[in-house]
Amino acid sequence: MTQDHPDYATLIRQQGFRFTSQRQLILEALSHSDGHISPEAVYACVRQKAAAVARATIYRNLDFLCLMRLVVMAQIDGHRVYEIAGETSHHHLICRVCGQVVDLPCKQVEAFCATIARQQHFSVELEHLMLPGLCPKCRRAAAAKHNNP
Amino acid sequence: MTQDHPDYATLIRQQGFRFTSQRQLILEALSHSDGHISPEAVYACVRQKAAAVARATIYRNLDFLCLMRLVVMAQIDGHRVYEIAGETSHHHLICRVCGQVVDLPCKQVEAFCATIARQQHFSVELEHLMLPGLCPKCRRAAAAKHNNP
DNA sequence: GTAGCTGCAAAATTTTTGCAGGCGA
DNA sequence: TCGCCTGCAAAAATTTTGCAGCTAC
Repeated sequence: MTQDHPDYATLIRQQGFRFTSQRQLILEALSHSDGHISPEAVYACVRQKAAAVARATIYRNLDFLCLMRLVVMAQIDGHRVYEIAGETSHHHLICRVCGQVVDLPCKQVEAFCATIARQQHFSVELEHLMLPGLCPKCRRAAAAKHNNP
Repeated sequence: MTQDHPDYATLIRQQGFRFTSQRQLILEALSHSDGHISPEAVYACVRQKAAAVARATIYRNLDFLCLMRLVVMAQIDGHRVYEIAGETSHHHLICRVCGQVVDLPCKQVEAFCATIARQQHFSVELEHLMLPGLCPKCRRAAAAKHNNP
């Protein structure tokens, strides 16, 4: 692939906003991290390339990019994490032991939401669901420990 | 009903911990609030009856009560909320417009988790899921507005 | 009596805001 | 040039921690 992401500059400018170097660096940080990244980690990453960028700029632009729908936010254990939008799946399972993140196909979540729409007449709006639990590996480990304490 | 909650004092003492007046007040605050209540709101509520209680005590005991499984925590919009455990449903839908909270039956969530266990071999551990969206009323309002802008 | 618990205060963490100046289009 | 955007610094909001003393059992 010659281009693994949309033309962010154009997308932002079309909305009447500016494509600044800070926004570019933040988008790069998000693109290069695989998965979920905290505001602080984005800050650290951006600072490696531009030491003068302020923390406030990171926060303001993560909000901005969410509004632009270029980025999505989720919560892990009460902390915000961000991710480039439009990738494979917006939903994930996260192992509470090893921290591994597994994709949860949209289809499955949509089916669940459809059930809720039918039964509760409530239209769930999920852009980034994260469900905690045990991955297969840690689940086996926990079971083994339980059998041989 | 003569008693609308378990005997918390005994439950706590059986585990080898102490049932202090502060813990009682916190449990009362949680019992009397219908639904989800923030640490700050618990603090305000407790202070009405005992002005000397420290904020740190609230936080420490909300953690403690969660460990005891007498209380469950959830996140609304990045903020912690607490609720007495063992009530009807641990899962809720929350309208992002009017804030209304609707029960989401455990059965439905369990079915969803069962699907995930089957397909991803990942055991989801959810004690308090909160899904944002639109309640039927706000959904209709939004639709009407869309048709007559 | 003793260990768990509390109040107080200070620190830590995370995020927001005001303002003067800079820079993209 | 215009006004969106940024850096800086300070404030705000929320939660955690250290420690001396208190109290439930």
